[in-house]
Amino acid sequence: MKVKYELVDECDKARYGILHTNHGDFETPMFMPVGTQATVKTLSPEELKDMKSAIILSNTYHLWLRPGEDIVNKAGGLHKFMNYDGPILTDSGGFQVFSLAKNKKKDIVEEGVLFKSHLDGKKLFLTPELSIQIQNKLDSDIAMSFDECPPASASYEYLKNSIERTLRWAKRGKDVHSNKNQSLFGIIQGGPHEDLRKYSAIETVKMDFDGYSIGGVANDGESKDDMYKAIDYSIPYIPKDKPRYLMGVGDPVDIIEGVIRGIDMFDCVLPTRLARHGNAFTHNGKINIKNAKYKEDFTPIESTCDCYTCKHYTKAYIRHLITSDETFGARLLSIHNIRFLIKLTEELRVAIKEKNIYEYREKFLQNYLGDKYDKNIKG
RNA sequence: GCGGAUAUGGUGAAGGGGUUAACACGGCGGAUUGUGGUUCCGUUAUGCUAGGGUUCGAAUCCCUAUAUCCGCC
Repeated sequence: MKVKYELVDECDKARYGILHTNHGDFETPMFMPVGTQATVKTLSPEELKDMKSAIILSNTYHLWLRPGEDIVNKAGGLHKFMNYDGPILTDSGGFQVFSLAKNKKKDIVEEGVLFKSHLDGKKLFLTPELSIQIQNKLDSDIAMSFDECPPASASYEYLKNSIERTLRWAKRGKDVHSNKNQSLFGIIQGGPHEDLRKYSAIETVKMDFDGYSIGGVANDGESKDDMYKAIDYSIPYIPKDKPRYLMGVGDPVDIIEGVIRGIDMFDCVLPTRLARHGNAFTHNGKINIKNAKYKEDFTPIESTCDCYTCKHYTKAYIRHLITSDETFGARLLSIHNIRFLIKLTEELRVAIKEKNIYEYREKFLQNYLGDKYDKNIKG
């Protein structure tokens, strides 16, 4: 069965809906924690469930190299392999071509991309067909098209050629996609340019994917303004009965801005990466638990938070774990940070249903940004 | 008691007369958006045990004191 999006309620452009999948239904907007190597770093599937995480993202490129898609397939697919029975989305590897080969030699040609393995330097050639075939074998619920993810610095001319190629790649991938239980999402590119996003969106939608994502907004150095433009210029051309996924976004402010603009799904490494580096989201902004001021702070990160970490542990203790390089510290912060974003989407859903999303945003941003809050931010 | 060695930041230390005292760890702060991340970036000794001297110039040379260490009575 392919995923099916059910639109339940709207508040201006923001949508509240349900996505039906083979591994359960979940409400949108939703945040997807990232489990690149078939694990959300430091967390067990049970813990993810406890924090109401409904769908996770894993990665084609990494699983292709290790352990290999055939091993995962023999294990009975990704769900069985990693003991996770909720929905899983796999990224196509398109982003890795960009991020792993950043500043390194890579050849993007019509056929695919030639680049080097981050494990042993071996030459690799990834094509749209191969990406889809790997994802078919991984047996994720949602596969992503293999796209080119150009850097923020890409010129208009470059982007124009790039989105044409990405469209051809999308078609090639779709043509070989054979897993009937797996959905396939198309990816809209085009940088911050209205005409390119419009063109990319219209042409991608023509191919009739099961869902659509907006890519190229969280690579390196894109401004928030460009991100919001990319969304605004793409959304009008995506059919309302299909899920919309903003790739790579997980800053709380961006999630709110994305939801207000009509996004249903987000994924980001931020909550887990920040955790490993000692940072925690709070309603008053991001904090660095390593700061000396928390040395004797025997209160939870947020007393109002319902996560396992905040119910049982103090900032002083977590600070001790992080400064001592104990992985339990990264675990506790990962639990809190992911729960923070999941809860944020829960609250956004309520705000959509209660038709007060703009009030919610204003209140959230005032607390979160504090002095930096700009009353001129517009939706 | 005699002889010798060594004294540089929170720590380990480089520098053996010439502009703002290397580097590492630690400390303090920051970054992080489809995870090559126990990562990356800033900052951290107005001073080289103390006092005196030589010199245009001393952490660097000389003297004295003090401390520590190693030998020998």
